[in-house]
Amino acid sequence: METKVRFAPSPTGFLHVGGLRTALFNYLYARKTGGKIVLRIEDTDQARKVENAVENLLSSFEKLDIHFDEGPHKNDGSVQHFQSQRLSIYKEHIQKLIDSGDAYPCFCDGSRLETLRKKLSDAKATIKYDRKCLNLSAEEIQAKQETEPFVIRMKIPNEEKVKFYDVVREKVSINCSEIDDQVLIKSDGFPTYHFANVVDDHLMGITHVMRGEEWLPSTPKHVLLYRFFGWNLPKYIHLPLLLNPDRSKLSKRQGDVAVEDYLEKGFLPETLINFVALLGWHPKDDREMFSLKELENEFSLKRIHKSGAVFDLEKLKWMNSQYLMQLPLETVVERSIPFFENANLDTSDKAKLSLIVDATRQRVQTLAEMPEASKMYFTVPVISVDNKELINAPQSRELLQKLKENIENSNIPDGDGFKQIVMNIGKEISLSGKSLFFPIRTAIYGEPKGPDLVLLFNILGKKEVINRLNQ
RNA sequence: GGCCCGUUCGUCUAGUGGUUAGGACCCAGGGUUUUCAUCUCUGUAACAGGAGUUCGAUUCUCCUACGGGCUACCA
Repeated sequence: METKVRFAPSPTGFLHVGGLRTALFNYLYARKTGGKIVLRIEDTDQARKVENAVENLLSSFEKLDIHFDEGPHKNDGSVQHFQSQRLSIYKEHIQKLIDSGDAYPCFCDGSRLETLRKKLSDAKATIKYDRKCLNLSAEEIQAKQETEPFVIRMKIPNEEKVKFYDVVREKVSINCSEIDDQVLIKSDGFPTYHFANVVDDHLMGITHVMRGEEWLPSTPKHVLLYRFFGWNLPKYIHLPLLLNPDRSKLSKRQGDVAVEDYLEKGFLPETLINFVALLGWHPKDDREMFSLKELENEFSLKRIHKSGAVFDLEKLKWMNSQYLMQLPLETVVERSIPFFENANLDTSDKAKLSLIVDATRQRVQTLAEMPEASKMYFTVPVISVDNKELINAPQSRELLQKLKENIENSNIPDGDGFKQIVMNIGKEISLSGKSLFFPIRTAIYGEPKGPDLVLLFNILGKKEVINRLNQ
């Protein structure tokens, strides 16, 4: 049977890196097995809806080059991928459960439930609904339904242990006595996650449910729903959580969580994919650098871990610096342009820009650091007091003066020629090493330490080098 | 509180009933380089604890501790 997986976010903002990891694993598994991946929007909470969330989500995936086979972006009209558009389907299905006695209406209001929870909590008991509305007569239900708001709850069997198999965690079981009569349909008529999720996964033919570990405790409810309907269970794969440095669930409080944030900070899409793939999964060997295509080949469910993984910014930076150096220069140039423009640096001279990016990419860890690290190629650098002392030393003044005259009077083709002149002058006035190179680099680059003189000359050109030697 | 899940260097992780427990990031030191960066080499650093099974457990079982998740008409 063809595998079919899904990524089912609720549209409450931007794509979260945890969401990216879940989406990526689903995507990789679909590609690996030649199956399909569906994007489904779980917008059943009217209160949490965020404008443009779906557009933002799709745009992030576009940038990361992750594509869904089915979803709201390519809808032929046969299936609706927004849960808010599937209300009639849920209505039809909840009726089946009511008819079979596996679900029942409940009229208890929020304050009663709150009091109940408080009472149970004080008694140190499992917090769950007391089934006050379970045994209402047909007449009572009829009458109440006309005047009072109500929800539909699922009726959890009394004495039973629900067992299921998780690909990562193997056997998991829980006693029904611990499970609450979950609300399936809210009083506004919308389904809860648990109900819509199960109905849709079945109707859409989902074979593998891969999601975050936070869903593990509610999986027995889902298993029970499948049984009530007489449907086959999908395979469950609960992914380990992504964690903050303090090992709590990755959250906004402790740093950036949105994929967009990382992109804006100058991390490359390739880095994000590669990095996140290695959180909770590991290949057979020690290899760490993987393109998306390579991951598609390499991925396997068997190598997913059980325990949570801390999102380590240091390693992310390292990996980004690797991609900065490994990716084709044109790609890095193209991706860096917005960052230069943002810093008001002129990007019109593409040949020069290319040289600059090439010289800078191995000195920075993110695209965002690039303008700062290369602004001296655009404008005459500001030289610090200490460095001024260095170039104003008599020895340095003589050196720089000679150098200027030499360049002005010769036809230097490129940086190699420039360096040759530097070496010759060095010989002439008996300067070498730091005392030769530091003043020159400081004069034209602003700092004694930095890129090779050949590179500097090639980027700046003869005219600008003379200009800077003058100052 | 209850339930569920987890636990190998600080972090990401490999691994096995017998290994000097391997790699990567970070950190430290060396080399390369005119310098910085890159690159490269070396080093520091881990099987949570206790029982049991076994000739032998980091590896299997149980218990404890610790950590996390869930405990909504949120997902």
